[in-house]
Amino acid sequence: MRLPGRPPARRKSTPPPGVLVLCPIPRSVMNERYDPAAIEAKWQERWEREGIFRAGRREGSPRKYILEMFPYPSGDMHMGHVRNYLIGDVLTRLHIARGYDVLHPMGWDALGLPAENAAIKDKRHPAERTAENIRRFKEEMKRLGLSYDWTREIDTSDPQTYKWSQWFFLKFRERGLVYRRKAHVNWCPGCKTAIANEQVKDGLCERSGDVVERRLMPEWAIRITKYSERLLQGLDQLTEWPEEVRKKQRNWIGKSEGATLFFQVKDRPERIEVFTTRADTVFGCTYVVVAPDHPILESIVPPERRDAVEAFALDQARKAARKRHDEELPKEGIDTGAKVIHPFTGEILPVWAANFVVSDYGTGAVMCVPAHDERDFEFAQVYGLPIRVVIQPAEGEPLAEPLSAAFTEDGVLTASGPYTGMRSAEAREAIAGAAKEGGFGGPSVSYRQRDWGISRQRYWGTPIPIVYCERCDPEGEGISVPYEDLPVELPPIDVAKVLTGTGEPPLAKVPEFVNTTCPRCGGPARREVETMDTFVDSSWYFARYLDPHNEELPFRRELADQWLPVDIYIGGPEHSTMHLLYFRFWTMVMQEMGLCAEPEPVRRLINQGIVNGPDGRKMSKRWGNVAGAREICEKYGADAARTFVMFAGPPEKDIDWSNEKVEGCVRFLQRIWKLAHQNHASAALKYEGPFEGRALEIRRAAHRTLKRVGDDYDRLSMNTAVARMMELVNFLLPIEAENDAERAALAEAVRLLAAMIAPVAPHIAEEISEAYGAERSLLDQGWPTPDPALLVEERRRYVIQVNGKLRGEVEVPADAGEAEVREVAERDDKIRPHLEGKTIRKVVFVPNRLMNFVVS
RNA sequence: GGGCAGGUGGCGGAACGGGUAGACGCGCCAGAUUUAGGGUCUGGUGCCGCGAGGCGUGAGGGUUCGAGUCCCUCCCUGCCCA
Repeated sequence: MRLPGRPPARRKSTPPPGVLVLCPIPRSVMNERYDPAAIEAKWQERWEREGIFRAGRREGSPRKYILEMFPYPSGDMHMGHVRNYLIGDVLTRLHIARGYDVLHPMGWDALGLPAENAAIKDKRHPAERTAENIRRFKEEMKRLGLSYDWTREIDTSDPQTYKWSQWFFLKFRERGLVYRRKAHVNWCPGCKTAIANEQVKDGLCERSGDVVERRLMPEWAIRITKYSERLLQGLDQLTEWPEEVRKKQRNWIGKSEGATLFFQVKDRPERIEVFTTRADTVFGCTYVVVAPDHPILESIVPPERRDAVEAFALDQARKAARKRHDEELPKEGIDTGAKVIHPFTGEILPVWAANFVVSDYGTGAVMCVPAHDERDFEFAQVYGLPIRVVIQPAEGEPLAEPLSAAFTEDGVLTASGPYTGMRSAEAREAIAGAAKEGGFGGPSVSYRQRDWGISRQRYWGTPIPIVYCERCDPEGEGISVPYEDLPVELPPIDVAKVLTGTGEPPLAKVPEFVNTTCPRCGGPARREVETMDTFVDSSWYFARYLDPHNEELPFRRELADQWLPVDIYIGGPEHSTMHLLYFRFWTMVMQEMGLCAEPEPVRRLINQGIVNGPDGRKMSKRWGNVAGAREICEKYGADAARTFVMFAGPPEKDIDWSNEKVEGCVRFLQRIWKLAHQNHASAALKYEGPFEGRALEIRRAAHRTLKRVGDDYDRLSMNTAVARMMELVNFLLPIEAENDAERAALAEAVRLLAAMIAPVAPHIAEEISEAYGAERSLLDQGWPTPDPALLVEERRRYVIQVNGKLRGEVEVPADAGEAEVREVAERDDKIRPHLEGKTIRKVVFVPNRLMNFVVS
């Protein structure tokens, strides 16, 4: 197809320099040709000049805060990135047109691993590349006509921004929410560093090829689990979040109610704490299993078993590190030689260490009831441990022994001492209660969610504001940097020397950074060399947009009261758990700190689907199927690209990019343009009515479309909204006006169409609106209201069925009742033959829709 | 293995409270435009059938005057978690 872009030769040439041109083109002339490149540049420039997207521009109007998850600015933006921003943009423009004062900001999640890895590769400082990428991203966003208030742009790699991540770190530490712990990491002995899961391939370090181990390393962690219950409870109030996301968060938090029981270690002071949801099966417990790296093993394993158990633990650590994410390890264990006393029966039970128990979930130890738990059963079979039935089905046959599989359902207790005969649910309470009374346990709740480890052994992140002083802090707990010394800035570095990708944390290699003075005693001290997880920055950035230049506080309370919570937040479903949980958690703490009133950050959440390449695979450089935003805008225009993305499917569904279909959208826009052009002479017409016949039909069609498009936008159905506008254009385009009524009706229809399409294709909409005499942007004209009188139909089509099969349709006056419809239907030539000679047993009448004759 | 989402023409998708299945677009076919191609315009386009008509929303069953939509059984695909 021939694409718009280059203006035809007949266009006016630029006047030679020095010649004064007075109003070369009268305003009322409308170019016959749709020229997206020219009008898009024109309107983007004008919106920017008028500051039309500034928040606070409409003092006194109701406010909306619309936000898209901010991006990591990678090299060039492709259409896969763009969908997220377009959904936000359409909603922003819609809300501005409807009279709201809208806050719609954008910023950069600029720190993090990808930038640092790129730096390691090409020896360029990450700050350089980041600045360049931001510039490109921003340019491309502007080229798409995105409606951001750029005066509020934030960049997490700017010390004035990450200063506030440090500020929060210290505030959280004061509240007891930040602590030092030991956690498992993937350790590469060759690189002498901890590496991320993605860098482990088949158990080997991606870089050095060494066998990766699991190691306990100290790190900074945030006590998010203190908020697990609130995060869970809060979900019930988030009624405008997708149910899918709420379910994922519930699973992630993983609350389970049960009991804690203590098993006294024989001949030792220690006891093993286990958590179980099946306290009713406790009499069937025949052994106890702890995680291979459970710290208690150090003291309770008898000396003669120590070497074997240690070897097993080391072996398991290797295997756990090697394990691919999706695979289940065969169950392996070892008898540690230690014994515990069953708290209810006094029996002596063996303690095993096994790989199906992990140390960072629950208490790192379980009581094993092979008769009633699948994993325990499997393990007992492999190692020949006894299996004891203590639950029988409540109805039907008792279990046949020996069991061929575990019976895991609830039932009635047997062989359970005083609890025999109780039902499972009842027994769980009784047994947990007895444990509490006896001082060896009690009812308890466990969460799957773990605390949040925020330490990264990386350069390109927010430095953790902590100093170590051997004199003041011999335990090495870390001394907080005083607030007035923030930000702790990343030092300039020699990239080639510091960012090697191997060895200790990069910052440890920068003596000017490490060596400092202790804020308490003034003596020599060392700085923390770890940096923060970037999820810290993205947990509070949304509030920084309110007050991005504030140097005293992250943001002012009065602004939070005005704008929070975010009304609409748009992003990919991949952030359902991590980011959105951290984000909610952070907001809860901010509320407790008095920074804001609301404990939840976001009222309505929208998940957008991904944009695949034309081949149906996720758009990515790796597949060579990317459609670059810049190229697409140049080739087809931003409005066509935007229209395609909106038209291709509902926001939450994945879509496939297709240049052919973008061309379809170009054609649609050209047809709108043609419609506007061919009726342009009517734009200045003054005609008040009456409207009859075809003129009335035109008005009806336009207003009906307006109504439906508005409704479609409201339910985020941009794809059908576009379809309705296409229908309207298809209807209007062939009409040649024959009188003033028709001319006026068509001019009105064009104006309404421009208003309707504006959120999706804003540039062409503004251009047409201006050509039709508007002196202000469509965004300031207000959203048009359909005339209710024009929505009422005079005649109504009824579908006529006989025995449920479609046999014809009839048209009757809109106020016709059942009798009238029946009379017309029975007389109808197509329907009569199906009724002749039959007995009508029943007539089903659905007002405004159909009539069904049931005949025999 | 568990959880979630989903299976509708050649394709993307419509059908909002059970009521004309396939809106709109892409593609394809035919015709027009003083006859290359492209563009544009007109018409057609679920399947079978010359036709009247019949059959059609992953498969099978059910409820109903009427089921893409509700219920049961099963199959398949995608995503997340283990």
